Amino acid sequence: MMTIGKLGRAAGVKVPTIRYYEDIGLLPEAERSAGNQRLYPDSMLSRLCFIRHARELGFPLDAIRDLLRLAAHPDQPCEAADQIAGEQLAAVRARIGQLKALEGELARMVASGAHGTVGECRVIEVLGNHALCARDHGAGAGVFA
Amino acid sequence: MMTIGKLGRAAGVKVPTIRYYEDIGLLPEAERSAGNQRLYPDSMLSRLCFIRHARELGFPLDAIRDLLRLAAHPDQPCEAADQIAGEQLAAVRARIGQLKALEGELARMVASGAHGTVGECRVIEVLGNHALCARDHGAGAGVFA
DNA sequence: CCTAATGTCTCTAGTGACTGGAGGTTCAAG
DNA sequence: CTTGAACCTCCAGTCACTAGAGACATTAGG
Repeated sequence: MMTIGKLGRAAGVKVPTIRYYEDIGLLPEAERSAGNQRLYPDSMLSRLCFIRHARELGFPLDAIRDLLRLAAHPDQPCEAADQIAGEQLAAVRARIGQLKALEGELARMVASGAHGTVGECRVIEVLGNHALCARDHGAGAGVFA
Repeated sequence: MMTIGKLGRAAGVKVPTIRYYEDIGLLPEAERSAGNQRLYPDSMLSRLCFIRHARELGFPLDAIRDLLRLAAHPDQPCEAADQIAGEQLAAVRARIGQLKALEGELARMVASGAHGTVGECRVIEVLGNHALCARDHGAGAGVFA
């Protein structure tokens, strides 16, 4: 049996975060010592590590909740786990795509190098450029020729 | 002068978001009609578009606040704007790097394909793998050989 | 056995950037 | 004049924590 601090250090998770996980039901309510301090069995370390890894991979807590439920039933088919991971992979790939587009735009902004004044500043200019304000007010607003 | 709904549609920003921007001081307090409804001059559209573009590029609102202040003084040197954009670019690149690592790990998890049961499921297995729980409890916990 | 330092407890509130709803008022069209 | 959309304020919720206040518990050293 270990205290919350030891558990946190072992798993690489901060103490308030563990209490938060208990609050939201991701970890079961811990046993308590005579002095009302939480005490965890070693098995909690695995569970918490599982959660940490999943968080590092960007899984939202709701998905982790599902994964934990699945992990508790090793005899059942694992399609659901595959699906969750697949969705996460798709989300990550989509985000990478978006960020690469942004990177390109930012790089162009910055690349123009040192200009004198804000008036000539490409950063400000690009951000203020109405032509980029594309999506919806091209139709009637008269901004587009 | 336009109402908040028109402004929102023109800029591609939802109405409550505009009110939120006013709350936090990113937009000035709007004039009001006789019936207490917000009225905006056309210049507000540029400002809001500026904000939207910057948000799409991932700038945090605080950075946008700074950029707006800068944009208001076209005669001053624009080093500050360049620096903000440079920081944002660095942040985006760092995030892309992280996400690519995650993508690799997720892809490997998912790639193993259809297994029968959760017991053999690579997704669950990888997440529960103590060896990945590397950072801090390799020292004394005995998990590492 | 006492003390000091550290660890833990609960509770509340804050973060960022919105989003949504309730319950009420105002406006424009027919 | 009535209907329905758009607007108003205020409050609460989202996600995943993080920080702080003020009090109790535990542990190591003297």
